Amino acid sequence: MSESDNLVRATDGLTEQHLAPRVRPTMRDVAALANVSLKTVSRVVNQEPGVSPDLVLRVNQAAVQLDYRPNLAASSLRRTDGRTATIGLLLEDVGNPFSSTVHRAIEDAARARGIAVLASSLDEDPERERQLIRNFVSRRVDGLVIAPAATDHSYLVNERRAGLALVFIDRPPSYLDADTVLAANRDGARDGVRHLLEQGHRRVAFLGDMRSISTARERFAGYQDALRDASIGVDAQLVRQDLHSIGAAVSAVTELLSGTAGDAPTALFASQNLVTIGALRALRGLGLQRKVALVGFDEVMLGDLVEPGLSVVAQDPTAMGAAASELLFRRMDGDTGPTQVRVIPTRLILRGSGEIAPP
Amino acid sequence: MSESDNLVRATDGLTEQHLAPRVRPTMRDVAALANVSLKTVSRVVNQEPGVSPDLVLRVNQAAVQLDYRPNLAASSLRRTDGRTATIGLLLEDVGNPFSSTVHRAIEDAARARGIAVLASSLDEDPERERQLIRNFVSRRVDGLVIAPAATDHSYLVNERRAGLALVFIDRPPSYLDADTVLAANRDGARDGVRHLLEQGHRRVAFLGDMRSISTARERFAGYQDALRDASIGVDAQLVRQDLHSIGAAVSAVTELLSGTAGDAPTALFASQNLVTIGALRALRGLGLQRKVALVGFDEVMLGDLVEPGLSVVAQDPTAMGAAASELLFRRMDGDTGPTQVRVIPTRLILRGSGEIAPP
DNA sequence: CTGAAAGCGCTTACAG
DNA sequence: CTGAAAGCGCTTACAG
Repeated sequence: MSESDNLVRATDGLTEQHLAPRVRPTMRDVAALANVSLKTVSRVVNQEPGVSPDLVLRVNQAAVQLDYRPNLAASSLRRTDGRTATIGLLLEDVGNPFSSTVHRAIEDAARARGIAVLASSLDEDPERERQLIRNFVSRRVDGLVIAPAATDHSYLVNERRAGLALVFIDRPPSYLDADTVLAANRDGARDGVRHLLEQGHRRVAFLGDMRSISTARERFAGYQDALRDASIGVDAQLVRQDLHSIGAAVSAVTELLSGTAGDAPTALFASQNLVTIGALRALRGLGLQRKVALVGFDEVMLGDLVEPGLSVVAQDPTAMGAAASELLFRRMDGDTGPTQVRVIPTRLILRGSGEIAPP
Repeated sequence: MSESDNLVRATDGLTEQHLAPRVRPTMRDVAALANVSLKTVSRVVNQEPGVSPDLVLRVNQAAVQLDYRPNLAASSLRRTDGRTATIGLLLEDVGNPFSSTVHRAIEDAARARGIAVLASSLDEDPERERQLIRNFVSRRVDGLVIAPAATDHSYLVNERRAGLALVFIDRPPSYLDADTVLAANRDGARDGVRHLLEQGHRRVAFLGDMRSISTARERFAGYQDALRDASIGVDAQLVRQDLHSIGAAVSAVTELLSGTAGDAPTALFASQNLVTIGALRALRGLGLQRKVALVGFDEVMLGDLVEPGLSVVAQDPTAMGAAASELLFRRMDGDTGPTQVRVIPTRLILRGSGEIAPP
């Protein structure tokens, strides 16, 4: 079957263009056809007990015959609890590997409960966070999982008082007490940098994301911890922050390694995915991938297949998503206990690039 | 700030635990506070023209004071068009790179129109497709973008007659005439295989996904096209299909290359992401990554950084998502013209692995 | 320019 | 076990 066959095929199946548009049948229509009251249809559709078997049968047959689809919005509007069986998910970018893995984990937990997931990307824009949450609240989602871009979440107090369940993921909330799931950013970064120091490195560069991002600050703190533990001072020349793209990382690394021999770092700690890839590219460009050590924070696909293999501090986005859903559903089930913070450990994976010794 | 600081901080902000739960204010409440009718509030909230400026002000002040959030479900229930400003997205797996890139492209187009996106993963399960669509229909989504798992979509005829906009992506619908966006699977695969043949290879293995998947069948057809164009017969020993995981691909490639010297392929065409990664791992394991040529279908992150670089037939998931949203919104805007099939070209990217000559 | 009444498709709270 | 009436939070279709 070629592409042009697809074209033919697409106009080949059942065509209903000539058929009149159909109005969706309501419970009234089903009731009329089954010759029962509206309330009886409601009972059958919601599988409430205590309807005689013959009426159940008649209603179900009528529903199938009319191809009836209950209107969830009408149902939740009238319902006392007002639940919509929908949650909202605010991620940095639904298209990036970390966010989309978190998304998938939450989806799996949600599906098990018949809950649908609205997902959106924030792109580090605090204003977008507020707008999207407003929109989700207008849709009356039962809960929200937020990887926040904003730095003040007090605007959510009223929403929670109105019954909205809230869980923060990847980054903590500010000026709001809410359940939170975090990676062990500081400890993980410290482990990664310590590992480089253990190889004998003294000049380890830190390549960081925007300092407005809490995880970037945490990871920098971990870098400082490791240096302090080894009684090494932080050399400002070796710290490059606010790198938010592959290109920015390539430039920073190229510049760092083009310095005077004695000033250049012998090892790099890349605090984020794209920065790690940029560092790899730069090392490759300079032909230094076997000379300069590199440890990255966060897993990168194919990291085991580059040469040398990429050593990383791996996060566990699946576990983070699972923990977030668990906390969220607990709140949605009515738990009013104290706020929980769950820290998901990272794992140092040694594959070669982090085990390069200093010259 | 360390993890334990986060812990402290999370219980440090405003706590509203002691405050009474709040009932959400309605338009009635806003009307009462502003001392106007319900209908006037509705006009102001929906920015209908012809309300005197002082009433607009009073209503807006009351809305802010009460922290009013319009209920979109109630609004769309009463509205004549019944629109929910929501679309549903059914992907193979929201967590995989291809799906999540498509997702992001659709989200961007949707956000520009104030439309929210419900996303779900099908995992190749036709039953899940039907259940999720039923659920989305109960939520009265305005449209659906479907990367289908099922092989019969006639069940959607009634939904479309009821006004649901439908677009298929990545794979065509069956027994249904609907707008569709596809990659140039067959042509792309033919180009990739032809490229290997041009390097002088005669024994090119095909590593395929499950034959139940239309893209896998298309890509196999492209493989056959290229061989036919070069007057080379298909050797069944070199065709390994139904590979759906990295592990399955590793096994298949290992087996293929462990055969008698004359029987083994000198080049591999991997028809899908995970299969490509499996092939890479197997070649690496056998130490053959510089001996056996490899072209993969679909882009792989870091493909430029392995050695040799990975040559691929790249799809354009962003363009596919953009095309799908365009077609979908056109239908949602009332277009009843003939069905369109858009084929998004692939691009052959040469980075080394596909340019290895036969021994 | 403003508002009172009816109704969207359901569930609730009753009554029988 | 079954059903008639009221009402969820809005917009529609009028009337003034």
